[in-house]
Amino acid sequence: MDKVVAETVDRCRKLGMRRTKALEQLIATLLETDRPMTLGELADSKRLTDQCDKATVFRLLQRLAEKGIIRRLGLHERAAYFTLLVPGRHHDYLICTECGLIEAVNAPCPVHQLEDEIRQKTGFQNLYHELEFFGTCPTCA
Amino acid sequence: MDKVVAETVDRCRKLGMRRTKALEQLIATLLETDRPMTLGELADSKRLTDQCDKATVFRLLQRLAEKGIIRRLGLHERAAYFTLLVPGRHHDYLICTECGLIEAVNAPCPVHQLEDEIRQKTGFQNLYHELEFFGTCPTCA
DNA sequence: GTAATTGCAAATACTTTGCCACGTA
DNA sequence: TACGTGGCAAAGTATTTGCAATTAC
Repeated sequence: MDKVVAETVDRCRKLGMRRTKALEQLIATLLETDRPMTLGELADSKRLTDQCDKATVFRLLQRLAEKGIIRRLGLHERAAYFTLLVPGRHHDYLICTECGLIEAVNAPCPVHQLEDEIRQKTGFQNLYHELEFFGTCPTCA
Repeated sequence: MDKVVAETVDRCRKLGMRRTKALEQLIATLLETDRPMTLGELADSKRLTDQCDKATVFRLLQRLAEKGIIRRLGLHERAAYFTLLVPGRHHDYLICTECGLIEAVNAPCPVHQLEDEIRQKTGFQNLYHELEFFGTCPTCA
């Protein structure tokens, strides 16, 4: 665990970042929580709340995302996305991380079996999924 | 196309909503655009911009989401989520739509093959994906 | 010493609500 | 008529930035 933190901080160092207390605590927190976290959660977490300002956490997250150490989940920076549910229709999406282009993927979705397994193993009900592919589109590349 | 709009509006009617111009135009817009859209995009779209206020679109989206006619994408209502990328590790997530619980899915991810196909067919580069399962956890059910 | 990083406070951006008028059933 | 719906404007919440002070290297 601590080893992974050290390795990750080393990667940051090689990418030109400085070794600060806030950076180490941020990475340790993300690693030990082991699920996606929000800026607010991180800034208020025990390792960071007295360590630094929320703006610092924000800028750390920003730099780490640029350098590919962390990933910001979801389709867009700010706004919420809505999609129409048409019975018998299901779309996965392909999104360009440069220009924001969003298009539907024309292929059978390969996760239904896993979805069934999860339903059985976890007891979750009303299960559905979202699947998005991200990358650089030919135009932007 | 128009048929699907009509069917969808009928579903809304059966769920207690009234047939308004704004509702029809909103559904028509979502259907013809055929990708997730934001509140802002919808309110500014040609079918809606002169038709109604942004607050109206907001409330329509809210009602439609409650009734299961549309879906709001992503993990949370407002905040952005960040996750640490550890080389050689990949997580899909299972999220409870009631209490917000997020846990990692312990299963081989079944979409790598499709990801390869997309890479080849579309020419997208630096491809990666996000896969989330949503449902009601046993505790909330 | 120099450039990256930080804290604080102010500014944005997108969302959400209150309240009263209006339209559909 | 009655209750869902709509417009306008104000409030709320999470994010983002400016700038001077600080810190890592």
